[in-house]
Amino acid sequence: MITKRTYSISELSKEFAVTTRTIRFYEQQGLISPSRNGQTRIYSEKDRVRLMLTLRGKRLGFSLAETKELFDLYDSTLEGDEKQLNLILGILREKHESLEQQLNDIIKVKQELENYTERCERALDDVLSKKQKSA
Amino acid sequence: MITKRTYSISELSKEFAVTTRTIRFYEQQGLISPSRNGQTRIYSEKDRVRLMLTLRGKRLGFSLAETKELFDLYDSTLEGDEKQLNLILGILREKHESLEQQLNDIIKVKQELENYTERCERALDDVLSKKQKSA
DNA sequence: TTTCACCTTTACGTAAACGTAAACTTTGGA
DNA sequence: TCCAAAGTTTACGTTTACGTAAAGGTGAAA
Repeated sequence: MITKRTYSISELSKEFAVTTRTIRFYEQQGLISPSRNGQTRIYSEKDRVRLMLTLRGKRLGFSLAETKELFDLYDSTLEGDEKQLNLILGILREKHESLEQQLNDIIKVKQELENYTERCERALDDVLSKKQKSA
Repeated sequence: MITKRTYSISELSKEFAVTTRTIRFYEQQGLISPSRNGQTRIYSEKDRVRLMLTLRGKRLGFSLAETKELFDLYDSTLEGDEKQLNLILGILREKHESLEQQLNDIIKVKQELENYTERCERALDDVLSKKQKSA
């Protein structure tokens, strides 16, 4: 039998550059469920992936509750009846739409930042050419 | 002389689907600076745009302080000296990079949602075919 | 054996972004 | 003239996502 790789809390905290407090907090909120060796938490690869997904979600503005909902729904998929599955599909559609919205937002903000960058560069050129003259 | 279009607080709150409390809060945080008619706030087109940008920033996870920093920097661009301008350009590069990161995150999460959606659809097919049999 | 480094729980503190309520003015209609 | 709608200020309350002690257990190295 293959013994699967596990992780300590400090390993994960280093890998993802978060505090151990954060990781324990995510557990408390039901996002991760490490097993134990005595008191000490042992993180599986699944735990690690969930931590990664949680952090990725955070970067996109997902609340922890939102991410947890997705995890819970995912886990319940195979047991769900028709009604439940359609409900999940609806939620997934909503998330997908809001991601599209975000994509559009990003494109617009990138454009604005680029305009702004050009404006700065022009202003900088101005300053530099004046400096040149006064030399 | 052309009299420019102005807006009341309730007009803006309806247009962007936020409460008046939110708009006043943004003013308190220095993001918007409406003029006044007596006590009453009068919003210009510039105020309206800033509100829009603030909300767009929010959807991307920008904090109000972050957005305000960008506004302030933008306003100071034309007065800035070489050092200041290079500093601004640095900040803009950082924002740009984090937007790239977000773009990658969105692509990955979209992919995951799509996988998940397929999983749900397969589960739903299963349920429906069983239902068919039992009929 | 004691000193680390690393782990634990419990619990109060905090910043951000508003919500909500109270108490008051102003203004256009019925 | 009086009410309702929309505006205002002040201020305490709330949620989220952790930070930050405090106080203690555990195992390996010096």
